Amino acid sequence: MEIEAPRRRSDDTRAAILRAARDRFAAEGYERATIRLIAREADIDPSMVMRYYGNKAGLFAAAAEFDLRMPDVSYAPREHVGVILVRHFLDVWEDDEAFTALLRVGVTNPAGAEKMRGIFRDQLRPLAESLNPDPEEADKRLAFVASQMLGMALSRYVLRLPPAVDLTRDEIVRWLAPTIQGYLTGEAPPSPPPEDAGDDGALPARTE
Amino acid sequence: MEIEAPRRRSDDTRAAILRAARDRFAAEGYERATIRLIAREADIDPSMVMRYYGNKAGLFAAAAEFDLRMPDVSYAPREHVGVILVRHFLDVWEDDEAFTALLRVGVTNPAGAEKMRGIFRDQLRPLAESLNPDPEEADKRLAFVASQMLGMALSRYVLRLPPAVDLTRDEIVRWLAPTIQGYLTGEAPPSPPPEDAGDDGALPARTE
DNA sequence: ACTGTATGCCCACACCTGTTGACTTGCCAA
DNA sequence: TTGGCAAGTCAACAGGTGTGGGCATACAGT
Repeated sequence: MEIEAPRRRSDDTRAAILRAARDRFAAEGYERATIRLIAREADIDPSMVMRYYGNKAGLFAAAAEFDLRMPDVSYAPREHVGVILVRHFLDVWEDDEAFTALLRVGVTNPAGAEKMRGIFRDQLRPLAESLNPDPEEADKRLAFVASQMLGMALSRYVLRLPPAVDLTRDEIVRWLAPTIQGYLTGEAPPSPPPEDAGDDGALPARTE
Repeated sequence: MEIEAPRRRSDDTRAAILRAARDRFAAEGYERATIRLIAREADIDPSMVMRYYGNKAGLFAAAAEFDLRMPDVSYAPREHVGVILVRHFLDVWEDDEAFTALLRVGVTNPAGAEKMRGIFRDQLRPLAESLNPDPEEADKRLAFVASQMLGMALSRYVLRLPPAVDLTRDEIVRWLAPTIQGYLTGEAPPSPPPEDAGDDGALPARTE
């Protein structure tokens, strides 16, 4: 299924640009990763970026092309999907900084956020639907899964909260897998007690 | 404990700047929220921002001053802390866009990330330590709590993943409270099966 | 009423941004 | 050897950025 690409003489340059772009987008976010900076890191002229990728948005689109390679969990024991998925996501994050880049950019840039929603829609949703017949409920459950996994990625790889950085891979799997498993296949939790019981009702206020 | 502040004639301007700054930082992130834009929204001259807040970093520091007003859970039934905390965080997020601003900025700006770590350290950690005698374990458990709450904030208020946006407040409490409760007070989960069992071991790769 | 000071606005500086066009170089086919 | 074309370089553009200095104004204390 490989497309016979006409090997161009500029392929090295293109690849260098893409590598530098991923690196800078991941480290700096969209706005601060300037074309000049990326070009300098790739050791080429800034105008080359324009020639090969049109404009900055095009460069980002190319750099953030990203496949989660979600495993097919429909053949795995249903009670193992939590462990499988958490491990898989850890692999993805640590193997490829494109995801960190995407996360960073998605937070500040509308195009990045849209790309993120696209990944959710096209790569994550099918998996959830393979586990749950009702598509609406699958979506809901998947939202919680995404929140937990994205939150760990955010804490650990972007914000670098010290205790999240210090966690070992095994600790993360141990604690997160049951959560993910519950979100995907557990029964819906019961309604909590009504709002006014227990909580002190205090609204947060600014320090001044 | 109120400091007797000498009421200045410029207080209205200062407040307007701060309000606009929070608004823009929350909506655009650090780099795209330019001083000129903020000033225009506050309907004042950009140089006023400099006069009252020194520079852009100072403005952000003032705009992101933020008190989570964590409730004192040591008097609440131990098994209710999950519900209490999830509700409290929902209140905080929806009451005050400063947190969204902080989250957005923390992702791209080093100073923002540092501020976020400071909040974790100074406002969250004491709560965790009041629930767990071992400070190291408290930190670890808190890391998971933070990852789940931050991830929900990210999905819902920043990335706006559709299914996360559509969740009702009650649904969020129902699903997240048991997770948080488990992270804080549950027993440590057992070790998962070793790495090579079950997982297909496939590494993600880029589409090309 | 007078004056000092806080407040606010205008304008400019120096720098950096994405982007473009014209130019030079070097490879490959005829 | 010649011609054509891709690859790469250089300089410049128009616009936007954070920031600072200078000047008018309006209020407060005498």
